[in-house]
Amino acid sequence: MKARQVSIDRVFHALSDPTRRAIVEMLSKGARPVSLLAMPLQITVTAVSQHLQILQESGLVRTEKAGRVRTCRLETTGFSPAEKWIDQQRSMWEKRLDRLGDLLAGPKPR
Amino acid sequence: MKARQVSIDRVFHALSDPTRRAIVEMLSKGARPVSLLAMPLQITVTAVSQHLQILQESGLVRTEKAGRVRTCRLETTGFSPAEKWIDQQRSMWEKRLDRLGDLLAGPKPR
DNA sequence: CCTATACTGAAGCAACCACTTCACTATAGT
DNA sequence: ACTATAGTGAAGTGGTTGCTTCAGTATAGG
Repeated sequence: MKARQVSIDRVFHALSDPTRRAIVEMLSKGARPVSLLAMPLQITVTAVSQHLQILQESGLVRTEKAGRVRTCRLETTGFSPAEKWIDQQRSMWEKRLDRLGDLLAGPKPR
Repeated sequence: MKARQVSIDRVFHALSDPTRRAIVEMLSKGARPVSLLAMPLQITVTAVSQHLQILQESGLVRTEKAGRVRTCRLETTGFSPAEKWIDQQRSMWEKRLDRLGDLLAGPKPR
């Protein structure tokens, strides 16, 4: 039942490559076969296939082979590890800034 | 006035390394000098210094040298390029799923 | 059956990455 | 002035990345 938990490392690394982000951008508009994804990118289909493996391992993309065509679609939940980590950091620094604000507003009500 | 615009590549790449994320996690609790950041990490101070350069170039960290101590602090706005990109993708796929929902709910009111 | 299409596996390669050690500069404390 | 502390620059290294080409498998359509 549980979709194998992927590391934050993998997600951020997957998103750090412009070609892979371009693939994600295409897939956010809808599912596409590998060859259609490769077309606008100036690289071989093999390279795209390799990028897709990384995107799958990172949990951002799910694929499914029907006949000889592999259809790729976005796994929208795959972004949450990255988003959650960032949100966690923000809540940290906001807490801190709040305390700083308190100090500036009324330094110790005694 | 404008803080030099950094690429999404750099931000995601900076965050893809666990050591750099550990540094960010420490800094989200408050500003720290380099040597204090290095202490809990099992690497040399030189390596930490190199990570800090990358974090600075990515716009996630700002540093300031006073005397011989370089104080590092989080540049909280540095996360927004990454967050904005993800949000943009989400708005794309949500739009698409909305349309799909419409189709399922009432397939063409004619 | 035959050829075209869609894709994957393996091997090779230049570029990059995270890290080290060693040498160095600059400031602080005595 | 002397020594300790804080950090950076340069060079080297093993491992990884993004890409290629070539060869191969599997399905589709004539």
